[in-house]
Amino acid sequence: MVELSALQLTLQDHLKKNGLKKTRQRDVILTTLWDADKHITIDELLELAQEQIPGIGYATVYRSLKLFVRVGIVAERRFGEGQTQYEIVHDEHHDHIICTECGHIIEFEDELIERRQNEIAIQYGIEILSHRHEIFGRCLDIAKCEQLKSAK
Amino acid sequence: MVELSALQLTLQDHLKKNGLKKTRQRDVILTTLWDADKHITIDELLELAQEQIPGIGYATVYRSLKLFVRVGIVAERRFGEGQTQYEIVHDEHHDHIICTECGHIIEFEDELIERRQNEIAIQYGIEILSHRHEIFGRCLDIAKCEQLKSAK
DNA sequence: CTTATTGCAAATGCTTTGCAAGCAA
DNA sequence: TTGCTTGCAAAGCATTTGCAATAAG
Repeated sequence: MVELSALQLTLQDHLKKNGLKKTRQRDVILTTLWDADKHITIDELLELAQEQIPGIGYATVYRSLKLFVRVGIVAERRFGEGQTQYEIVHDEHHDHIICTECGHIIEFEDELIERRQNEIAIQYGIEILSHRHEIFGRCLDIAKCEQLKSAK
Repeated sequence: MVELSALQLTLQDHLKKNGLKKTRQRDVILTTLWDADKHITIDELLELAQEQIPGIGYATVYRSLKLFVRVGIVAERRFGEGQTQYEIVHDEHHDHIICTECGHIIEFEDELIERRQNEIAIQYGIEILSHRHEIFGRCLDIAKCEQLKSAK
């Protein structure tokens, strides 16, 4: 698990190297996203950030997120419909198993799949930068699943 | 591999069951998408469909695709930026390798990964319903990549 | 001081929708 | 004939951008 301070350092390093500036807005947005600890939409993020900086607007949040994505500390996800979701990149190599009933998310990492991926990509003449692997299914333990579901 | 006629039957069945109508537009759009035999954007699809039906417009293409997705014969995908892409559902199990520079998309299917996925999911007490596996990278053949990129 | 950043509003891009005319059943 | 579909244009969202004011280095 990555520390918030490590992300802040990565960001500051990038800012310095590119003649960009450290601002309260960027700091609050990153910290807010960290605290959320899951994927979150622009609307949710803006609302939370406004608790710290009342005047902050959509444009700043969008621009900051694009910056964070470029720096590699935030990932952008477009699930089905609606707004794009953002989340802190905790670890490059974990993937997700999601129960579509209760929404339970399990993180997994498999070396065999990782290796195989690399082989396949090379075979097709591509060098891997990142990947996303999501498995959707249903909990076999129905009772526990229903319980988690109603807890929402 | 699914036959076009099988998709047409599935569609007609759905139309009949729901009191909907078989139209030239729907037929041309489905056939065009079949012929394209890959992911395609609305713009590309519209352009191709207009060769058959000059007056056809965006709204009809969008509406038809939504219908096909509901019926389950077409899949909707939102890769990085820009327009949603559509493709005929040939088979549940293929995945994608995407060049983030030129946007080139390669389909792959790997039995080893498929099997491993199943093992992992069972290990975590989940029964797989579907999955999504996307690998992002860069073409090793830079020249060809730049060419594809500028062709956009 | 200089220049990047912000906040606002306007603009853009993709997708959806309302409506009158057209077409399938 | 009935009412689903179409094509057009207008509307609706999500995201981006231009610009003057502001703040960081």
